[in-house]
Amino acid sequence: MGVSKQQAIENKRAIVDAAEKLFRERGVAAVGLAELTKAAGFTQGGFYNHFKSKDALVAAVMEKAMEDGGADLLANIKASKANAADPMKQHVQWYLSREHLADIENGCPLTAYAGDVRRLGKEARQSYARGLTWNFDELASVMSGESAQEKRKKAVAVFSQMLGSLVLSRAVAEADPALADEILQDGREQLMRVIGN
Amino acid sequence: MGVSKQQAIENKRAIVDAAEKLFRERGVAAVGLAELTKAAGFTQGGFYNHFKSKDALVAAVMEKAMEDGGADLLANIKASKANAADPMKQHVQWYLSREHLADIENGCPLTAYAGDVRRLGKEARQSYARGLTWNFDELASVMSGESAQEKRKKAVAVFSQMLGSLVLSRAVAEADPALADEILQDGREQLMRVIGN
DNA sequence: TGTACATCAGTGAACGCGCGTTCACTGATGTAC
DNA sequence: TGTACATCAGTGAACGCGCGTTCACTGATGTAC
Repeated sequence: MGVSKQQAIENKRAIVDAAEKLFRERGVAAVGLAELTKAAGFTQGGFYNHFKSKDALVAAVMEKAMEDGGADLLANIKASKANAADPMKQHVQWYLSREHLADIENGCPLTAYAGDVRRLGKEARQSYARGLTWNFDELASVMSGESAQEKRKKAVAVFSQMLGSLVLSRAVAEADPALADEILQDGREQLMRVIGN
Repeated sequence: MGVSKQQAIENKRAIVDAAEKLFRERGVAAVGLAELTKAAGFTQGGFYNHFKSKDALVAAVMEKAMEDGGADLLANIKASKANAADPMKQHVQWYLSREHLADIENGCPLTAYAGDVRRLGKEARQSYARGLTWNFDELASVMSGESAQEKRKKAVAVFSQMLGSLVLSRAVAEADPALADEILQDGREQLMRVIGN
């Protein structure tokens, strides 16, 4: 209908933002383009002015999710350091909290997409792998340990448990809330022990 | 076409078996009834002689997956005990192996469905939660520890890490095989330390 | 600065396709006498 | 034991629906002169 270049850019971003929330909550396969473009404020046909296919959108969404997730992690660590707290312990306390459990839309994308990523397109899978590598590097840099290698190994194992506890807790959150709580709590306690001082 | 009662029962089982493999590999939403019934050896219309809906099939598949997974775990533990090995350590060695990583179809259903279960029907979600509870109980019973409570907490945290390591490793197995291996290995090493003697 | 026109984001209808589900029909199985 | 018939698993075509994608068209934006 005639729209400024500025508006077009904002519309494209609106599609990605809407897609990110819908994809995380309901799964990539379950969200159609009609619903998506409507959520972004316009009609289905316009989608292809911005992306050449749904798969291209999925790749863009994953790339953005990894960037945002990385920025969130950095901000989190910086805030912990300002408080003179152990950044790793602070991070775990937030990661395995009920708040994070309930906030799939804005929480850690590595956990949000962990189950889906195997079935997404190649570009999206590569973005995910790059995001995970970056996440391991960053956690290793704030992990206590005697050598770089030890820190790295600890970061990989610790993050695997963080993700596993959150995935499992979310998996049963509706059917068995008490179990979901127990998973978060036991995970936190064990991680505090492993991270040490 | 006229089929014996015995044959009908076998056909129903064939649907469930085919569904289990296809659901694990490609996701529940991505597998249609036409493909499913064809894999089981007959045509689409016959499906509704056995199940009242796709959702009812999903519930039956999850229930069976949990039963089979439980039986596999028991067999695993029994074999370890016969070898006078630590059952928990043996179990982890298998769980975080390349073989298990590659065998989603026959491997642990708790990991295979971890990402999908949130979006499945109520019955399937309840089966999953029950299966997880049983799994925790069983692992706690072979876990070393000073009290029942400590064993339980350890079992919950340890299994969360097992699942997390496997989910993450599978997530990047194609895009970054070296990273996938590292995740398995660091997970195993950390778990051996945590499980102790 | 004002006019003419090309660009292109967005519209809305249509495409072929596969989905879950329904249904009239078939015919061997299994039961009643 | 033999015959008549009810049962019901499986067939195959059809249903309405929503999917991803295409396309002719619109009209304000933004450029060229």
